[in-house]
Amino acid sequence: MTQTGLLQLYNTLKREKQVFIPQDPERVTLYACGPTVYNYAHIGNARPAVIFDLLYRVLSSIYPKVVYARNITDVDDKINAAAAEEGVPIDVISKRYSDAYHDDMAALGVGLPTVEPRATGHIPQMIDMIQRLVDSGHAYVTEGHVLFSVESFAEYGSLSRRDVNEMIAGARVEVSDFKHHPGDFVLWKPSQDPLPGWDSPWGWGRPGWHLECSVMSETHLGDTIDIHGGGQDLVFPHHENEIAQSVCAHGGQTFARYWMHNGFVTVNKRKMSKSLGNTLVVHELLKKHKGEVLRYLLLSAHYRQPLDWSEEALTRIQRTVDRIYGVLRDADVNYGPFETADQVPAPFMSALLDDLNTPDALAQLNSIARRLAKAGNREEAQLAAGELLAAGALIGLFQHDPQEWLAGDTEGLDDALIEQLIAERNSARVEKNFSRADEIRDQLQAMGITLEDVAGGTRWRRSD
RNA sequence: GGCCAGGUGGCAGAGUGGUUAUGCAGCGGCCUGCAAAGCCGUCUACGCCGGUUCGAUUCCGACCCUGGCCUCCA
Repeated sequence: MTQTGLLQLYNTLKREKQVFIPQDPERVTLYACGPTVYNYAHIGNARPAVIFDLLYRVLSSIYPKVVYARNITDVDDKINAAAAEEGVPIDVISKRYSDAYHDDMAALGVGLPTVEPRATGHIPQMIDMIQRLVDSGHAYVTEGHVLFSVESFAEYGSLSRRDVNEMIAGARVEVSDFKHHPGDFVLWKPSQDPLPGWDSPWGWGRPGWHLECSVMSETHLGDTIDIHGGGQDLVFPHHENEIAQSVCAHGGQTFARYWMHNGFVTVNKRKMSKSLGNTLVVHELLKKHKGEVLRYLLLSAHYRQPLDWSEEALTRIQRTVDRIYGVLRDADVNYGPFETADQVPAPFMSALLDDLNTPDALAQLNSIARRLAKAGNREEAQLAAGELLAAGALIGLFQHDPQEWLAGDTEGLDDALIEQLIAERNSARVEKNFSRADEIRDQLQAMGITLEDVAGGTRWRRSD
């Protein structure tokens, strides 16, 4: 409870920013739709993970207890397909990619949620919710399927602001004969032999995707939760369906009080998609770029805006992050070491409290860095550095050792040789043999090493 | 067709009814043997047309354009 300002969030339900008031300040609940683990996470999957990780951090700095649930969908037709293709059991696929997801997210500074439920661990609860929906007339059984009846829920479509009947007129929905209404969706479907399945009152089968989130949310967070988040494309039908299931299963109670949706990551202004072949996998990006740079880039645009990904953007952010670490390093050499401040600087916090305005927050952070660079004495430096580190700790940036960060990946470099060449060059400089000195500098540059002559001597770093 | 975002300076990207966003790049200067890094200074803005207003990039209306959702999708 360190903060006085009010948190404002844009609520998709109302299409406006609202002051966030938890139903119980002693236990704030947040649910974000996690990955379906059939492949490596792409950068578009990473965005909501980073955004809601940040929201969790901000909430946790305000409220004593925040329960954050981020599920893992480990039963899904895409997983089945991947398993069939490789000829391995389903859990080999889901284990491999959920492990990879954890590694990738950790590299992006995304911590584990409070609870990370898996769909396969909640089959009895799913069956129970379906039964309740059937019993209350919101779902019906037909040909081994259990379907949710959208006509049984008057508010259906309110989140996405759609009229089911008008939508269906578009005829893009695959209409199955056994559906009472074309908009009805599957809660339970039958499984045949190679596919995963469980016993149920409706036969051997598996759950529909939308149901999982309703059930896991109910199990771990309760009937009514504070905030539910996810990507914009989940608004319809996924979240709309979640609302229908949960509200109807809970006798009309509100499901989520605030709905938050992040914009897409685009590549060359186009949405990432398999068909366009422009999917950028985090696992691959991390081979060339540091996770912190990816995180900074993901936070550099407001979460509701589209974020265009490019090599140019990556280079730009890399320089920005390097510069700030450089400021920290220089200040450290001159006035350090520094203590992290107890309080997050007010302008920075205000920016985050304003619907997670991360571009503004990062602008504040940059301003603090400039103040640090200009600090003329230890007090000023400690003040600025303390704020910078505190702000960084909250947003998940600048917690590395500056020296180590700037040294970069020293793998494959011969430190001794570099030091020897630097010594040689400095001798040449003392002798005013500048052509020889420049020759050595060029030689190092060719090795990817950039030299900086500073007061204390010559230091080096990896070239950009 | 229905619904929803958005068009800001070279680029990225916030924000605001009248006063510096911030970063990257550029330009000039300081520093340096020269660079690099850093610091100081500095040029490019608010899609188009109307309206409201003393004053609009910022509010209202029309228009043009871009992107997304409506089907698995972060």
